[in-house]
Amino acid sequence: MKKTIEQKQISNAVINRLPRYHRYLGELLKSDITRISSNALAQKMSITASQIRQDLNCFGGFGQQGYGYNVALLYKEIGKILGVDKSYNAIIIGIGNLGHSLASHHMFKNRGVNLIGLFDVNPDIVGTNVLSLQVKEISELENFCHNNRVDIAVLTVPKAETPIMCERLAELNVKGFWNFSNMELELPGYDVQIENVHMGDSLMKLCYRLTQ
Amino acid sequence: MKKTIEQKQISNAVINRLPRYHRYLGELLKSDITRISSNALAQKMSITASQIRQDLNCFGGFGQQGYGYNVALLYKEIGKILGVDKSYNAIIIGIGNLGHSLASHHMFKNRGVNLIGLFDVNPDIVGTNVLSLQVKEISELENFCHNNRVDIAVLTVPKAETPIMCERLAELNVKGFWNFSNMELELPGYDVQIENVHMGDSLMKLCYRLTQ
DNA sequence: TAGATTGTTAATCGATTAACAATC
DNA sequence: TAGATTGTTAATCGATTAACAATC
Repeated sequence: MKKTIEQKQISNAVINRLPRYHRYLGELLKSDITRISSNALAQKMSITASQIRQDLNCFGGFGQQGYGYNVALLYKEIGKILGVDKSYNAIIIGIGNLGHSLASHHMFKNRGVNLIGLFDVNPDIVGTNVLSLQVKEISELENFCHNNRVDIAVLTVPKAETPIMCERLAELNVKGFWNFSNMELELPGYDVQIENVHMGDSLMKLCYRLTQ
Repeated sequence: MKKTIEQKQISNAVINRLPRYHRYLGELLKSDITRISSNALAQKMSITASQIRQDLNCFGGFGQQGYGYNVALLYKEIGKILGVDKSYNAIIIGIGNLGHSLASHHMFKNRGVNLIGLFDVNPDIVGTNVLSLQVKEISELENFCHNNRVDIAVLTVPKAETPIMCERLAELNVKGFWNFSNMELELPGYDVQIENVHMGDSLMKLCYRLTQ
C-alpha cells in the first residue's frame, strides 16, 4: 500500500527533526532497548506520537502494528536517509582555533564522515599534526582534490576569504559546504549544498530568553 | 494605536529570525545605508516583506509609512529585544579544543556578552592564558560566582559530567546555559534557560541534502 | 483471540502571505 | 499634493494533532 517514495517533497520541518530522532535512537540502542512504541519515544522526546508516525511515514513504514518499532532497524534506516552509510570524505580549510577543535572532534566519525585533509595558509600551522592528520599548505588543494574524492569542505576561514575559497573548491567539484564564517554563503551557478552555521544566533536566542 | 506589548506571546518562529535580522541590519549599517524598506530588506534576505513587517510589529512600530525603516534605529531596537544592551557576564567551563576556540572567538563581545572567566580541571590547562584570561581550577568556581555576577555558563565538558556541573552552577544562581555537549540538558526545578547546541545535527542535514 | 500500536485520513491549529486603508 | 510604504486585518497555506480502521 506504500506509495513510491522518492518523488514527494519532504518538508524542512521533518528534515530538521531527523538528526534528533537519530540521536535518541542511538541512545536507546546503547541502553540495549530493542523495541519502542511511538508513544514511548514521543514522551522521551517531548513531542507527540502522531508527529513521529507522520515523520517516519514520509520515508516508509518502519514499524509494525501491535509491536512498535525495532530500535536497531529504525536507527539504521534513519541513518541511511541521512547518508550515514555513504562514507563522505571531508576536508577542513582553516586550522585556527575553531578548525582545530572541529578536526579533533569525534563528530565526523560518529556520523559516517571521514576527515581526510586539513589545510591552512599560516606557515606556523602548516606541517603540524592534529590527531593523525598533518596540516597541508593551501596551495596543495588542487592536487589533493584531484587525487582524492572530496565531498564536503568545512570552512573556518575569515569571512572575507570565504566566497573566493568556496568557488575554488566548487571548481574542484566539491559539492558540500559546511560554513562557519558568520555569513550566508551562496554559490549561484554551482550545483552545491551549503550549510551555514551561526553559533552567534544561538547565543542571542539564549540572551533573548534571559531578557524576558 | 499600539497595544501593550509585553503580554502577547512571541512565537518561536519569530524569535529564531531575530538574530538574522540583527545580522543583516548590522551589515547594512557597516555599508552606511541609513534607510531600508521592508521590500528591499526582504529581497536581500530571501523572505517576504510581509513577514518582516509582521515580525517587527510583534515588538512595536519601528517604521514610518512612505519612508521605511531607519537602519541604525531598527538595529538598536532589535539589539535591545535580544538583550545586547544588557551586558551579560559569561564563563566557560571546559577549556579543551572547543572551549579554547570559543574563548578566543569575537562572538561574545560583538553581542554584548562579557567573557569573565575560564575554568578547567586539567592541571596542564589550568594557569594557561587565553587572550587576557587565565584559566582557573574548577574548585574556584564557588568563590568566583560569589564575587562576580555570572549570567551565562558555556559548557564544553564531557557529556557525562554536564548535568552535575549544571546543577552546581544553577545552585550558584547561574541562569543561562549554553550547552555544547551533545545531549539535551534539562534542569527541572530550576528557573534557568538552556540552549543546547548540536553541531552534529547541522552536519547531518548537509549530508542529507547531499544524499538526495 | 484480545490488546496494542501502527499507518493514514481528517480536523485543527498556527504561521505565512496577500491586500489595503492609514499616513508619512 | 502624489507616491511610497507602513501597520494590520483577512485569506491562504502548511504543519501538527487527533482519530480510527487496519493489522500484527
